[in-house]
Amino acid sequence: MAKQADSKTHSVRGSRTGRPIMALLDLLGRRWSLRILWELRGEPLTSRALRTACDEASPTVLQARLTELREAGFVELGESGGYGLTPLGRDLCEMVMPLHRFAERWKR
Amino acid sequence: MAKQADSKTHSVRGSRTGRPIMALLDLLGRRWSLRILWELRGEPLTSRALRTACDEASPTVLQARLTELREAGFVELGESGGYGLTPLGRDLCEMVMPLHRFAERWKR
DNA sequence: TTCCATTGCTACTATTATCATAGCAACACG
DNA sequence: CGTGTTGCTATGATAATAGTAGCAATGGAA
Repeated sequence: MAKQADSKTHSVRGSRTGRPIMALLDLLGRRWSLRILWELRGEPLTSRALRTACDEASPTVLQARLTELREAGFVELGESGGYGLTPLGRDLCEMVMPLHRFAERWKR
Repeated sequence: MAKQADSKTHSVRGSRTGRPIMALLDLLGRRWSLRILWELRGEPLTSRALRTACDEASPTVLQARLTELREAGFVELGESGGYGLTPLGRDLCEMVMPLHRFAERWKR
């Protein structure tokens, strides 16, 4: 019953269950992941512009998230510089967008 | 580091920007938040059943997330025991569900 | 060429969040 | 009574993130 000690390289929690949704929920559940997708919804941003957009978040985490999101195929780095969404990432972003209207209704 | 049920102490990053989407993205970007919503998509679960569903995640974090999600109005604790989604939480869950199909297509 | 600004990215330590385990009090059933 | 649930907490260890500084590479001007 013990969770096996992870054989990890870049392991995404839940990925060993064979259920992609778990891997996705884990990836998106990491800090700044959703925010990055949100901030890239429009035009591509340079790493520093993205950092500014993300409330000056630590470049350590941002780079880590960007690498993960790139490996996942959601984000790409244009040859002219600047991070942007891939077509796949844009599809994913389409599912994050409705959260905007929901959040407005939610207000808290 | 005492954690209290105080909603001030549990400040949600981005909430001070006045943009609800930021507060929501931050809340959902915490570990196990999305997973909890996902696991509660069906019938209500007891705290232990939820823990089992979440790969035996630490009860410390689960309780913290459940408290936050309850304060946010997404999750409630039925008087007969067991955690379930509120109507608002069910609306939010509706936006998480499409990720399932997306994840299947994504595969990685 | 040199100077300077910007790019993506990394090193480093301090702080925070999360893990993992054990256990509590309250309640229900027999 | 004992036994099994429930929701929930204490604790020390570990991993993730914050915060600051800085690097090499590139591309203009001057």
